[in-house]
Amino acid sequence: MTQPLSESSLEPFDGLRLQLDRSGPIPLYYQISQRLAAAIEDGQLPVGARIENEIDLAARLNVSRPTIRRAIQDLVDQGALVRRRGIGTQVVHGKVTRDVVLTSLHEDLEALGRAPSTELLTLETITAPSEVANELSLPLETEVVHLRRLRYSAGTALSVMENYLPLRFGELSEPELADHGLYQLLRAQGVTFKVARQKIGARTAAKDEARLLEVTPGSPLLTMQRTAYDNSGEVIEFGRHVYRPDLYAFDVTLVSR
Amino acid sequence: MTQPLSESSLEPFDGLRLQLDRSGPIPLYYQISQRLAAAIEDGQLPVGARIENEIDLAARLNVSRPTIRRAIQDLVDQGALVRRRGIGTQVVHGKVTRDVVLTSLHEDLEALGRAPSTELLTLETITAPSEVANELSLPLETEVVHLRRLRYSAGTALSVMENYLPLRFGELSEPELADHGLYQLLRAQGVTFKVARQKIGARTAAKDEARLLEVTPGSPLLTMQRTAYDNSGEVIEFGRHVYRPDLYAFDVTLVSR
DNA sequence: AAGTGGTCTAGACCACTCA
DNA sequence: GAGTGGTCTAGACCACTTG
Repeated sequence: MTQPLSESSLEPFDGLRLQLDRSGPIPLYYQISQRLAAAIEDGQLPVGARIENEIDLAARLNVSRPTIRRAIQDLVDQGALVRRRGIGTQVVHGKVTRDVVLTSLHEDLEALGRAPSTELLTLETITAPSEVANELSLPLETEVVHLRRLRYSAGTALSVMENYLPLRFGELSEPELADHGLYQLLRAQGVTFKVARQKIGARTAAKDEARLLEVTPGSPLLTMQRTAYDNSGEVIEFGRHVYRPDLYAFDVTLVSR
Repeated sequence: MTQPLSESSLEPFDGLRLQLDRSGPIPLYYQISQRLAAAIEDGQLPVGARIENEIDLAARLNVSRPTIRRAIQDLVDQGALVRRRGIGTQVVHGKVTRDVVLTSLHEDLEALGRAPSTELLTLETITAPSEVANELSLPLETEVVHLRRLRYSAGTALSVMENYLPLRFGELSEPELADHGLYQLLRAQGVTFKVARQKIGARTAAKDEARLLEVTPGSPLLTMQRTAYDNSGEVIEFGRHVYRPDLYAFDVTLVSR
């Protein structure tokens, strides 16, 4: 009995009685993976359940096998499914880690219904400090937009966020920044985020951080430093954020291939 | 001039004069992506360089286009390349984030040449605390292996690691644990890690942690909590680790699709 | 209009697992 | 031996970007 998952006499899932929209712009593989994800999340496909095999699934949905594979692969990459040759495809985890959409804190909180709000502490144009110029791949002495914000969740101060942007993204107004995440505003300007590199660490709170976050100086803070790139490889933003660790943590899903 | 990357009159890279091994077991797409990654990392393909288009590349290497696409996609997923329809494929970043191989701290340090060593503090079989049983998806009151280790890097204490495993993985000997990472030992037993969910946070050091890590009690620690699954969806391990934040941080690369 | 990546098809053969 | 996923082919048409 090395396969405890098969205890429950799981039969291949035959749901997915879906009609696909072949005329619209939404890729078939995406339509399929979305419905699979939904079935997993609402429990129709419990942990351990086996998915119908690729060939049959393809035949039943009238798509080719590569299309089905693409749909399944997306869920594998999100940590929801596991494939084993000779065995089949099973649900590993009931939660599908949503597309790592390069979410911002604002959007994360909004999704959780935590009523985010923002206080703008600083909005200025400065000469980039050398580390910042370096991270933004800009020449030394270049002017950049610098902003510092205090993010609240449900009325409690959660994070101090410091960001640096090339001037070309600098069309940010104060009222906008109070109501929307920085990433929302940039997307509205047509910026598309593609890649981000983050470094997550910890350190003690400086005096002003402690005051802003209502903790005692010297208490621990979670830190995140991020450089974000758009789809042409241009650097969009460099940020250094600190979080109250009792109110926030990073969830990361790793999948090996 | 919205494409500063094209300043350098970049011509499509025509390297990759490679002969593929079509007889061996290594997939063609993997051979191709490996060599592309190498070319990116040693600077033959600098940031901003454009890759030869998919069709030509396929013709030149005598493989089909889907095979080339698969190779390129792997590098896109690793944050090294960016594709744009109508434009082409460019290098965004000189570092290829190695397959998120579900690396362990031991392996990370080894790769950096930091001479990891481990002191085994505890190795015992206990009744799983309820949180642990829950994370391991085991019934309450189940026996599990519990270990607690102190990890050194280049002679300095870096991390206190506490792990819980189902008994079936319990064949761990003390001397082995001193010289190898836990993940190495489990792999040697035939365990293949597939998915892990981590939660990264921060908190203050407890008294014994402070003593072990040679920091003052109350100073900040970086924390990581992880549940790892194998390729059959079985839980392998649940761990709670703390790190000295002046010596360690987590690097995360996010890619949107 | 030409060039690029995005999607999709309808097959093929292989490697692995299990009964 | 039957069933499964893993790899690969040789095309097709489309959507988007640029000159």
